[in-house]
Amino acid sequence: MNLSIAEENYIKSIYKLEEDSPDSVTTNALAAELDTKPASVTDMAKKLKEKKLIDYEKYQGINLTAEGKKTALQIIRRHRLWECFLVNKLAFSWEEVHELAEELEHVRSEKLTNRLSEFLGNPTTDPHGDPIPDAHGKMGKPRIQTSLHKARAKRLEVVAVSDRSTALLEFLNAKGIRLGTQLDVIERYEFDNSIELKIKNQPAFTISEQVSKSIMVKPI
Amino acid sequence: MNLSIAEENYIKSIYKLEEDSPDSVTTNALAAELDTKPASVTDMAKKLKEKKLIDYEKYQGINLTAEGKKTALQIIRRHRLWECFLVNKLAFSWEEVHELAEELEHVRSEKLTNRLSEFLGNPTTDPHGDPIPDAHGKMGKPRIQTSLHKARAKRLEVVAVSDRSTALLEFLNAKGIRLGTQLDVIERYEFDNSIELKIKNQPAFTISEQVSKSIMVKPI
DNA sequence: AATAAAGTTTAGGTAAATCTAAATAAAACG
DNA sequence: CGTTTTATTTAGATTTACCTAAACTTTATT
Repeated sequence: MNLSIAEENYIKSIYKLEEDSPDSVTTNALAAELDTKPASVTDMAKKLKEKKLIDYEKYQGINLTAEGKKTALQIIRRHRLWECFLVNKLAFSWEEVHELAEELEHVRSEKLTNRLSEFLGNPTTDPHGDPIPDAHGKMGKPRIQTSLHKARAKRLEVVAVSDRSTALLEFLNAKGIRLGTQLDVIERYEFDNSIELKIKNQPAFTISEQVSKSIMVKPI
Repeated sequence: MNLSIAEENYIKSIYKLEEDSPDSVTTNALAAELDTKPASVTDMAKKLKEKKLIDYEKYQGINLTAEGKKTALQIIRRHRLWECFLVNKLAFSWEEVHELAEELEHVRSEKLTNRLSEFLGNPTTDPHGDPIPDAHGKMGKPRIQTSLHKARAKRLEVVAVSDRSTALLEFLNAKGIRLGTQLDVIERYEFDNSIELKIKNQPAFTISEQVSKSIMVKPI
């Protein structure tokens, strides 16, 4: 199937929202995710339904079909492989690669994708810790992980960051938070859900609820 | 300046046509090059003139401005670097990379381009032998070798054969065409782009367009 | 259950890049 | 030099992906 870049971006976003909660994806949520207007989402939903990539009935939300999921996984595979390339081969830091991969992922060539994967040593996770689907669309389950916002353990290890906005990633970098960083939770403030953290050999600092929701951790 | 992919492709094609002959580029020639209609070219010419990337007066043809040339060289740089990457790192053969590079070239990031160049060892020519502009838009002399299909000189020397199919190589062998062979072009037939050739002390013979595209030559 | 609020869709419109057909200008020719 | 041919431009449509404003559904709240 020949998809436009816009269509691919919709598929990818629907996949992402379905992953977070397996209910139907709402028009509003998708509009927010894609930074567009609900009316535009409705337009595109009709088109993607026509192409049998989503199930959609008006007012009933959106879900990917099997075909749609397959498509999404191909896009995600390309995206994450390019992120690996940029970080491992071109020495980009993990917070700058998302936007570039966002463009590179739309070059649709299976041969290119598979050769790139091979060149990188068929990696199974990207620089943010997310699993990379293989050539058949098989993807390792995301690790047992919660957001720092929900975690209750005192000592944690950072395993992924779910938000790819450059601003956030730069902030985390400045604080010394990256994959594998070990964090100690000093205090949780009820009134605004902010969290005071400490990294070994560094002064403690506080992060907002919003940031804590984007940091995925596992207990150690 | 922020250009659409369509605009970039126009700029690149104008550059190419100007390179071949330094006169103004005609609407028709550009339409043929871009596989589009003359009317579309006229529309785009107005837009690119507005952006000061070309000089254009109606019925007078098109030429790149200094700014337009700079833009073209950036695009060509990206294209040729990606071709190097595909051939040298991903083991593509040189005849399959053009279309992929055509897509990759539109990812506009100076940082990516320069890092890619560095990663490849700052190559100065691409896998076809064409020079790669440096980060400042400086480019070495255009290569002397082309396919026999494109060459315009009458007397040529064979420098490479790009197709490895046994059938073709047997055919060339039978005709006495090998590396270093000197060819005289007797006639070019417009209707099917076939070419009549002569090798010293042998009877003349004709080759198809397809074959002529696989024979790389340089003028002597 | 009635009404308010929130969410979604429709209707109608815009901008980019294309097209066809018709009009006009430039070039080539007798 | 006028006429025909070729090249180019204009006019008007089309498609894709958006948008706003208004209408309509669904859900939440009294």
